[in-house]
Amino acid sequence: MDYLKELNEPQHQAVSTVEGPVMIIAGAGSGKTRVLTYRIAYLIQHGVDPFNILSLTFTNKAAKEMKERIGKVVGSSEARNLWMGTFHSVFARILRVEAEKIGYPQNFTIYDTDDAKSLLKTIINEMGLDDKIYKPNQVYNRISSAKNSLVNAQGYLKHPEISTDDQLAGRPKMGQIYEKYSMRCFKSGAMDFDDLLLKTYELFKRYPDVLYKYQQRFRFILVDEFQDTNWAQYSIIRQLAAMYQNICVVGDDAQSIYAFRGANIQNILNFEKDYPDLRTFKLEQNYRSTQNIVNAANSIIARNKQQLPKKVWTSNAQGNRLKLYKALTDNEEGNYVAQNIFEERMNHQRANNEFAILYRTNAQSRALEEALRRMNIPYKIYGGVSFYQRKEIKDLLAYFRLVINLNDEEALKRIINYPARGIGKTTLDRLVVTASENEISVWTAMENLKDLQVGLGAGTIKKVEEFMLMIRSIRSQLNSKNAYELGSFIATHSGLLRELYNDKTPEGVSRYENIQELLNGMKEFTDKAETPEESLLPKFMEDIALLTDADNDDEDDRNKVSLMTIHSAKGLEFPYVFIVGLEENLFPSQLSVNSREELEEERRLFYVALTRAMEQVSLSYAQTRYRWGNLIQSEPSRFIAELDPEFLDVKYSHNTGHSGMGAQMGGGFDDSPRTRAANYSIPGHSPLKKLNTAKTATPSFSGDPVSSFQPGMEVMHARFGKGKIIAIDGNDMNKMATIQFEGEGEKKLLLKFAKLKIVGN
DNA sequence: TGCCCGGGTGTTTTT
DNA sequence: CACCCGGGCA
Repeated sequence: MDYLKELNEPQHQAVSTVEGPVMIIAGAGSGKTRVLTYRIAYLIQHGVDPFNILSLTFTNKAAKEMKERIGKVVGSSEARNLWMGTFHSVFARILRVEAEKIGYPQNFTIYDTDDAKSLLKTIINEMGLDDKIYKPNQVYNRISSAKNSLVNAQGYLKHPEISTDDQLAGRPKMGQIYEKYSMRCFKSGAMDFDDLLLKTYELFKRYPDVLYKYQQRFRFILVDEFQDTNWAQYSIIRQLAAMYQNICVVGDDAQSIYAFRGANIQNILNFEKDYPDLRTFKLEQNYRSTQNIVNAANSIIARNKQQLPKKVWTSNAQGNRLKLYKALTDNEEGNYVAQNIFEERMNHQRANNEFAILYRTNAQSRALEEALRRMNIPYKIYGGVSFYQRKEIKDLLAYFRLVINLNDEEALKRIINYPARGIGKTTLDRLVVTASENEISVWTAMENLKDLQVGLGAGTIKKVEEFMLMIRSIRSQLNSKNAYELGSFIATHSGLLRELYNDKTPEGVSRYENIQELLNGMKEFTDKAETPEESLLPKFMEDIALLTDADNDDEDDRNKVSLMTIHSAKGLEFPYVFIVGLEENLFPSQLSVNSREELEEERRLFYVALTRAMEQVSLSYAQTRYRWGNLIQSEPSRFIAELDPEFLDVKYSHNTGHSGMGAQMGGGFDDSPRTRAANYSIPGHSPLKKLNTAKTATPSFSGDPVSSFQPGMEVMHARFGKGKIIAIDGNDMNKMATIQFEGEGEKKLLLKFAKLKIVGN
């Protein structure tokens, strides 16, 4: 019980108050993980069977780490029986056990976002709807948020407000699409991510005996990152906790950043109403960050209206001020960051993995990557296209999926003609339509080809049958071969491996290697299995269905700089944190600036970013940045102005030192009062202090921003040479300039493409 | 049926 | 800029 001594008073309370509903409001860096870990250990040491504890975390990785930590306190054999995982993975597990009650096969497929969108697209086309109006992306989001609010297709169709909304939005058929989509998933034996929640809720609602079973089982429930749960998740927790009321939720309303995914900050604010006996503990002492960081973060979050009162403080050292750097371009921002990491690493003996670069959108990673690569700094990007989303991996997995679940329509569509076996689009379309009309799966339709009069030629029918024969013959080995053996067999016998092997382009080679890597992973999986049953392919698929990149960690990634979105940085900490791209319309996002609520979410996101740092925060923004291929001008983020200047150290990029370039680069951008950040005058810090970094790398002939050109200016063009702008017409990004070139005559050029440099007025 | 080209389009954020 | 899709052609 020694560990209790390591806790401060509120932490101690939070750990040892184990009966009844408990809410722990855990400020950033306040030792939340430690409290959760010890609370579970405490439960076990007070005689609670680990078997009766359910702990829901945000990522599988968090679950795994916590399990290890608990194992160290109470012994790993005790810890083994704990149920820990994400909502999605825990409920998927329950659903597999109970699947037949709701008419699903035990081996149901989990459709990822791509599968779901592809199916929606098929349905929209089948219904003869315009996919410019019914964009699969938007339809998917609409259905997703319905499911997250526990509205199923029937409920959706009956709901008057929803139909009015859809009518007004010009998408009256939304409900019918939802209905068809649900039906198709059902016939395919497939659930999407949101179904894992919705169906669990419905299962418990419909079968009180099943609910009772799990209520008995999960007598103690803990929920981490409670601020990011949505209505469906919350409702399921409430169902499960209804009997014993031993529910402990841990969260921080200031760090709620998933409203876009249906997360409801109200869950936290309303928890008290649902559980009148609730005991609330607040963890307010921050052990992670310096005073400057904590106070700067506080000054930001104080601007939000919607929040629970709390005061996060620290007794750590004051630390350095936050650095703020104004870069000319996104590339230069990258150089600044890379250069800075390089220097800090040298001067203070720091390791690569002590640095993180955080951004708002994945697309921003490119400029940073290039800069890091130039300086030979090893880095790892989290998020983006995950390994399991790569085409070749999805292809092979589609074979696995189809073999396990013959009704899996999306898997079948993917591979029936890959590698090419003469079953083309027309044939496939006919099969899919026939299946849809008869409300059967595509595979079932293929099994009944002759009766259904699909109208295929004899040759085509033969090819379809050969394909079915191949799938069946693989399927017959499902229980005799382990995942690795069967996986290799499929890779070879499907022709997929050969197809990739024959492709000698660099991409082809890399695809081939990826397949090998997947197979290696499967080897590892089978080697690790304790029983033959555990080593089978379906088990492997269950394991990886809900994995994300964040859940893998390679040993060779151990000492690298981390690049990730702020969202994926949640729960992590780093000594040095760079927050880049602090520009209006990027962070905060353009889509959020018009509503107070969304803006507050962006602000919380900034708060999360700041509080990841232990020692040093470096903020930066660029005045011009490439976006959708265009060079655009940016204003500094309002969040910079919201930071109390006493915590800031400002640096400006300027290159008056580079003679000859002044006119087009340095001089072109003034520190005008228009830019909010420049409103600060910080005593003792010259805003023009020369940076020892980034030699403003190559401007890479990117040209000056479109908006800076005026008639009468002299400009330089890479091919036509020097010329004078006679006129500019058109607007925005489509501005066209008429230019009289010396020697080349008059030309009309689109400014966004011309890459002109201003050489004089 | 399959490949190549051109145009249109799109970005938050993720289980 | 990058990707996806559709249309045209071999």
